[in-house]
Parts: sequence; C-alpha cells; structure tokens
Amino acid sequence: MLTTSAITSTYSPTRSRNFFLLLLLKKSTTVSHPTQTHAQIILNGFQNDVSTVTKLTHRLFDLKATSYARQLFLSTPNPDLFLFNVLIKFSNAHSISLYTHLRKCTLLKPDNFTYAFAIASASTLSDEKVGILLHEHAVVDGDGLDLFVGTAVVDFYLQFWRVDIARKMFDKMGMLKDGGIRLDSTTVAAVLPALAELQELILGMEVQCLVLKLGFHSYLHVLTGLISLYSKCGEIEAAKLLFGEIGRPDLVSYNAMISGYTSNGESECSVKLFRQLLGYGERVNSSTIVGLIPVFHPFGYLNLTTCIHSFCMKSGIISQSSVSTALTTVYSRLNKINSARLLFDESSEKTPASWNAMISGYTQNGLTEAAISLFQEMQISEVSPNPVTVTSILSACAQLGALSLGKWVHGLIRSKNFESNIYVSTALIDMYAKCGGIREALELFDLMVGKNVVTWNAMISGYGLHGQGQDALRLFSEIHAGLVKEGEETFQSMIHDYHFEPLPEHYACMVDILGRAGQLEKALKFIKEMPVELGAAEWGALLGACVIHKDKKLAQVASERLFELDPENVEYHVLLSNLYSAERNYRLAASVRQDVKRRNLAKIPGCTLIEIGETPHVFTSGDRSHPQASAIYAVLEELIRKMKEVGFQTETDTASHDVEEEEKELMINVHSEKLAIAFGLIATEPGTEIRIFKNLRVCVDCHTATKFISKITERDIVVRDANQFHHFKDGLCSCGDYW
DNA sequence: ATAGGGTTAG
Repeated sequence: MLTTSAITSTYSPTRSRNFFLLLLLKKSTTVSHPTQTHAQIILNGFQNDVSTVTKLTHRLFDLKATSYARQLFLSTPNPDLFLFNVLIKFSNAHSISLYTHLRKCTLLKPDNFTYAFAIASASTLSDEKVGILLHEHAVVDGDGLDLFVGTAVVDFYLQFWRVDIARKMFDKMGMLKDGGIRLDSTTVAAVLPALAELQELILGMEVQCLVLKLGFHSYLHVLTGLISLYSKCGEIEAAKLLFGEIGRPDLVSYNAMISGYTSNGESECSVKLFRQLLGYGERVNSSTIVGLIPVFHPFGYLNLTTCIHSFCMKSGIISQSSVSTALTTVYSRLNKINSARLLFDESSEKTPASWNAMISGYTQNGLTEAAISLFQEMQISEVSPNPVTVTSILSACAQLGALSLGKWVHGLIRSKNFESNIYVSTALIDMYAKCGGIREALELFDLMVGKNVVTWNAMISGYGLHGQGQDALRLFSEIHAGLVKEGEETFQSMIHDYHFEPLPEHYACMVDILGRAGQLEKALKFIKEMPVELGAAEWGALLGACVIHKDKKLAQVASERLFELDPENVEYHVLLSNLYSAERNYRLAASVRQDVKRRNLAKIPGCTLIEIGETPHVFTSGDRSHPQASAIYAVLEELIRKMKEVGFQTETDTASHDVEEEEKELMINVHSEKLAIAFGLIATEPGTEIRIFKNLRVCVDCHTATKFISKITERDIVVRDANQFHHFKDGLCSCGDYW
C-alpha cells in the first residue's frame, strides 16, 4: 500500500503524483489524514493548483471539517467556479452571501451547479424570496431547464406547497430529461414517439426549435420522428414541409410520411407516395403496408387491396404476420370476409393479432356465431386470448344477447387481470346492458376509474334500452324518455346557442319526445312546420305515439304517409292493426291485415328465446314442439285463469263474428313470449328473475299479460324486444307502457 | 426514427 512518505521520497510534481495525492484524499476517513495530505500538497507545490485544492476542500467538508475547509478556501488566491460551487454547496448559512460575492466581486459566471446548490440552500433555509430570485437568475442565464437546477427548483417549490409550479417545472424537465443543453440527436429522437403518442404539439414545436438551435436538423432520425409527430397532431402541412427537406428519404421516412397522409385523410397522396416508393425499386416492409391500411376505410378500394395483396405475395412479405394481419383487417373492413378468412387460414405464423383481426372481422360484420366458434378454436391453439380478443367476443355476446358466455368471459377477464383495460371494461358494461343485466352494468360503470366517451355512451344507451330515461337524464343531461321540457330546451339550444342546423334525426327525436308525452297535436304541428323533408322516421315516431295514446284519427294520417314513403315495411301495418285491435275495431284491423296479404308483404315470424342455465330454448307462436309442452300449456292456462280473476281481459273476451279474427284471438294466448315465460316459471326456482328475448316488438296483449304475470307470480321479468328492454315488476313495466 | 388487432352511438 502506498504511503505519504513513499510519495515524498521522489519529489517531482507530475500528473501521476497529483493523482496519487488525490487517491489518498479519497481514501482518508478522518480529519488527520486530509490535514497530512494538505501538508504534502503544500510540500509538493500543489497549493496553487485550484483543482487539487477544490478536491481537498470537498473532502474536508465531507469529513465535517468545515472551518478548516473555509480557511483553505480563503487562503486560495484565485478560487475558480468549481471551488465556489463546493463552498456554496456545503455552507448552508453562508451560501447566499457566497453566491452574491461570486456575482458581484469576481469575474466568474455562475453555472447550473451554482444555481442548483444555491437554490437547495434556499430550501434548507426556508427562504422563499431568495429561492424565487435564484430561480429567475437561473432562467435568465439559460439554466432554467437543466436537470440539476430543475430538481432543486421542484424541491424548493414543493417545500412552499407551490405544487402547481413544481408540477409545471417537473413536466418541462421530464421532456428534456437527459440534461438540457447536453441533449444529442439520439436523445431527441427518442423523446419524439412519446410526444407523438400524447399529441403534444406545442412541446413538439419546442423540440423542433431546440433541434434547429442545436443543428440536428440534418439528422434523418430526428426529422422522421418529427414528421410522425406532426402527422399525429393533424399538422400534415408541417410534416410535408419536413419531408421535402430530406434530400434522399429512406424507407422509414417514406413509411412515416405515407402513414401520415393516410391518417390525415389524404389517401390519394398516400397512394401516390407508395407508388413512388415502389418506382424507386425500394423494398417495402410491413410498416409500409400497415401504414396504408386506413386508406381502405371507409372508401373501400378493393382493386388497390388486391393489387397490394398480390404485390405482397410476389415480394414474399406476405409471410410476415404483420402484413397478413393487416390485409385480413382490410378485407374484413371491405366486407370480404371470405378473402379475410383465406388469408388467416393460409398464414403460417398466427400471432394473437392474427386471431384478433379475424375474430373482430366476424363481429364487426355481424357474424357473431363465427366469431365465437373461432374464439373457441383459439383457446385450443397455443395462442391465448388477450384484452383485444375478449373485447371483440364481448361485443359478439352483446349482439347475440348471450349472457352466459358473457359471464364466462367476465370470469376469464378477472383471472387474467384485464379489468383495468378501458376497452375491456366498456365492452363488459355494454354486454351486461344489452343482455339485460343493467344492475351489473351500473356496478361496473360506477367502479370504473378512467371512463371515456364510449363508456358513457354505452351506459346511456343501456339506460335508454331499459326505459330508465330518468336515470339517463340525471346522469348525463341527455334527451330521453318523455322528458319534454329538457328535450325542447336542448333542441332550441342546439339551434340558437350552437348554431347547429338540426338533421332529420333530430326532428324525429323531438317528434318522439312529444309523442311519448302524449302531446300529439303539438307533434303534428311540429312535423308540419319542419323546414326539412319529412321522412319515415318522423311519421313512424308519430304513429308509434298514436298507438300508445290510442289516437285513431292521427294514426290514419300518419300511416297513410308511411305506406307511401316506405311501402315495403310491414311494421307500420302491424302498428295500425294493433291500434284498431286495441280499440276493439276488428273490422278495420282485419282490413289492414288483408291489405298486408294482398300486397304480399313479408312478415317475420315472431319467436322468443329463454336461456335456462346455459341451454337456450326457442318458442314460436302456438309452438308444441318443446318436450315439456303439455306442462307449459297447463301453466299458461292456469295463469290466464288467475289473471282473469284480477281483471285481465284478452281480446277473445269480446264476441266477434270474424272467423279469422277468432283464430287470431286464440293465437294471442299462445304467443311465443307467453310460452317462454310459462316455461321460465316451470324451469326456474320461485323468485328468480326471468329473462326472455323476443325478435320483434312486443305486442300490446303480451305486454299487459306480462305485467299481470309479474304481479301474480311475484317474479321480475325482463323482456328484450326488437327495440328495447322491458322490466316487469309488481304489475308495472319500466317503459311506462310506451314502446 | 416508421406500422398492425379492440368498445358505444348513428
């Protein structure tokens, strides 16, 4: 081991000698050692070497030999900035006066270390005024964004509870984390994707200024990153300008620009650039193809797709899963689900994304069963479902009303911890709402932390679907279920406050609102005064209202218009016929039905589904095919007897000479929903909620009957019909008899 | 440095 004497024995002030002294300093643990070393320094003639003295001072402070250190400082003839910094760092009470001395009595210029140490002292001394002043000095000197200074500043502001300022400083620093002016082009390029992701346009522009100042503008990586950033912020012109500045763009910058054009709706430019790239004989990669995708949506360039497809085959990049996945997506967006499936089947390596593209292709095209069966296939494969997969499957469940599968998927989500994913939880809420579980939907909604517009929409429409307009309005101040005043106000404010010209659907909404509230005359007046062409939607809304409020005269006016506007639609005939039946005017009802027959309008047969456990049971009107048919009919007969006792009247009660009508009336008692409910009563425990699904709009008689059944059997009954949900409880329905 | 599969409503 080296000793001091070993060094002094050969006197020669060289660099290496100095190095040994410093090493000794570093190793010294008590004050006596550095004092000895100090003596050696003087002996060796290093007392005027400021760098050595600074290190010694630092060491002395470390060893708490404060006064010794200060003496050393004072005895140094020309202290430099480093030495000053060390002193400022360690002498809290005197730091500020040292700083002042530095500024006023020397030619030295404070640097980022000076500010950092001085501001830290201001924190220790709890001197708010001085701290702010020092911060200002730092900013003026251009050290405001330095990482060292910034950290001290954040600390300082936090001590005075100025969280807002601290936060701002912190964010600013975060952007330039790698140390302000010491940034290099690699660092800048690395910051860009994050900024692009956050669409931080302003910060992006600041970065560009910085880049120009630092002379990085010739770096291809930085320029490419900026192109992408501007594109993502919708500033396609700025991106174009930068792209033009590149002399010879490489594949990556081409890709950035192509995808930039694509995502900004300039598909023609995008395709043009793509062709140009091909013309240069440049090898295209998967990013190029992927970046082109939204070009096909929603315009549907099938020709271009097949061209690109064959190009990918020829060049061999079709074997890359990202490429074939991209093409699968394109094909399913173009409704070419078979082409999509072919690609999927032929792809050698199936990634989770490949499966997801195919499954979501099916759900988005309404092919829910195909989606579910592919999902089951996926589970046998070695690829396991991810959040994207379950999101698509939940959407399929929602479309199908498949509650049991939906619940199973919910279990899967829990076990895989996908619950925090916003897509997943939104799809879950939607699934429950659409499958009749409005309570479960609300529970999930309430617990959810980061909701977005889609989440809210799913919940709003869920409420609307369940006839709970009040709840929807309370939560979201939206137009719903018969809340005329709010509806009118919103409508007026849309026109006058927002200068938005109402579209036909808005007029239809207003007609619906007025109609639901029974203000039929007002609705008609509204229709007549509308400045837009009257469509089937408006008249349909009015007719619906007429049926509920039993206004025959207005119904005739509305239906005549509807028969003209939409002659193929049988729904309006059914509505009118229902209205006549409800008024016991069987002659008119029959004539409407005959009219339907004469015109050969197709009627969709009604059917109702009920799930017991996981088994679905489907009933049609008068259906006797069910194994338990006799029991079902017995229960139904008994029910109707009890219902009559408490005042239920079917249309069969009224004598009628119309034979056809008699047949019809007999049929009413065996409508598919009644059969399904009767079966539900047999197949489930007393008190259990019964949930059924009807493919058409529920008829008046069944609606009334279900109200009675809910009361007599003390069961909650949920009916999902073609339009909405009906919650029957205790003899009442959530729709308020309006549907 | 560039890129892909997902939720609502209409």
